[in-house]
Amino acid sequence: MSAALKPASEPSQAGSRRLILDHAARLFRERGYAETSMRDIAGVCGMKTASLYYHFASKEKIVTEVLNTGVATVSEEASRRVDMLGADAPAAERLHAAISAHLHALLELDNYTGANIRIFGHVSSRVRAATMDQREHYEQWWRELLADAAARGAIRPDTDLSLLRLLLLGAMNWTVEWHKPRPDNTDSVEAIARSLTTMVLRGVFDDKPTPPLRRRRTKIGKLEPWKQSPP
Amino acid sequence: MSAALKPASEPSQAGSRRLILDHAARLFRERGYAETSMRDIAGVCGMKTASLYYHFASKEKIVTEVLNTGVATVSEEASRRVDMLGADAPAAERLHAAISAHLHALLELDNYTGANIRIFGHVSSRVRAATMDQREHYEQWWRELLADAAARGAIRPDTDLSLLRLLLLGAMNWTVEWHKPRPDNTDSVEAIARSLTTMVLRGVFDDKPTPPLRRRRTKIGKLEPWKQSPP
DNA sequence: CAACCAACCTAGCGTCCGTTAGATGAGCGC
DNA sequence: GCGCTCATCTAACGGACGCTAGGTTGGTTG
Repeated sequence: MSAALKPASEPSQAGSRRLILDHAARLFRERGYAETSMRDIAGVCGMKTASLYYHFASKEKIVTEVLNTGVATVSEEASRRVDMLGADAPAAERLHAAISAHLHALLELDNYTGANIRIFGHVSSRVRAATMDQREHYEQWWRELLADAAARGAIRPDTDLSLLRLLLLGAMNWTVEWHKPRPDNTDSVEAIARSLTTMVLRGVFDDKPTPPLRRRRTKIGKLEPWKQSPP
Repeated sequence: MSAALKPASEPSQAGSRRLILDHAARLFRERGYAETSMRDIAGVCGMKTASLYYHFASKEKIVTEVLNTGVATVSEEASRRVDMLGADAPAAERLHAAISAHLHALLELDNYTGANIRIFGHVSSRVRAATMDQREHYEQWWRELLADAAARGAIRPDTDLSLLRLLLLGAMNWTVEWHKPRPDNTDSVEAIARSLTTMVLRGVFDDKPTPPLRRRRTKIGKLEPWKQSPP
């Protein structure tokens, strides 16, 4: 459950319809929705613009399917990974599986989830409504995951679970803005998942700071795998 | 340092130039860059499209100034708030001030910072380059804030500071996607800041879970001030 | 081998975009 | 009253956009 299973960039298999969706998802994720024209999509698919309309009635139909596939992907991956642990696994492990799966789908599995996260706020309200149900379903899954962890006493009782969910998903979703896959195949995403899980569960505060004299050293991240550009 | 200082929605003062920027920032934040036309901006400013070109040479000039103002706002607000504490304030308090200031600028102060966060990834690389310096400067400020906290021993030495910075800023920046200001004037943003600071510093994990019989209750968020829509 | 159909093409329509040229008028120093 | 500048206007240009009508293929089938 670590390295990318698919190249995460090139189309997956036969069928023009699938080819179009794969390329559209990639372009939407890389450039945005309005910044990707039907001519662009047709271009990278090796066909003329009009041919797209044999497979899809409109640009909105394409983006709707891309968005829905995106939620479906991350949703299935997450529940698959968590269910794999069995229902009586420690809450901390279940949370880590969920975080790892979400990041894996977002950054490695394919371009659909990343496209969803990046362009959802930039499509028409019509399209947004058409994919809201799936999104709401996935969010509900997270609500229950955290509620379950809290019910088991694994989360401090003064924690606002709604806020925890929103901030945690925010930290994860924002990775699409700065994460660049490494040239080599080293797995950076699982490292992010581990770090985030630890930070969320245990925090970063040091209660017993600075033993006298020989001051402790903060680990220096040698050659960060994630290339940051924005704040 | 809590409630919104300005209405955060309507133009601030005289001057057509400023009027245009204020409205443009609002529209960019609400709808996105490509989804906001020069005709739209002119419309809400009560003028004709061509009049915008008396004040700005192009749409890109407008968005560049909006983006730069956005970083300047959050950057000044953050360092102001942290400097106010004095250099020898506890690292935890400095971190809270930084988080609170960032969220305040993003969600309450005006529309410039929010516009920056929402559309930065959707403008041309030319525009992005023109505001990169400021962004890099602000990010450097955060690097130093965290490095300083680590040097004082307030952050556990096995913490990857780069990752902490990216995930923390991610959790904050993503709030623009779900936070809706409350109808009443109650301050929800400072509550978010407090929660996030606590979560990051102490984590949410409960080491001493579930005392036998009388199980503890997880605080139920009554009428959440933040209205969530996306995952 | 003729009919058919899926999959693609050429060509272009109407619309909206950012942008520009040039006119208009209000306010002001002289 | 004259000339000048500022701020805005009317009108329109060229190009990119989403989309469509209708033609051309090449493979399958009766």
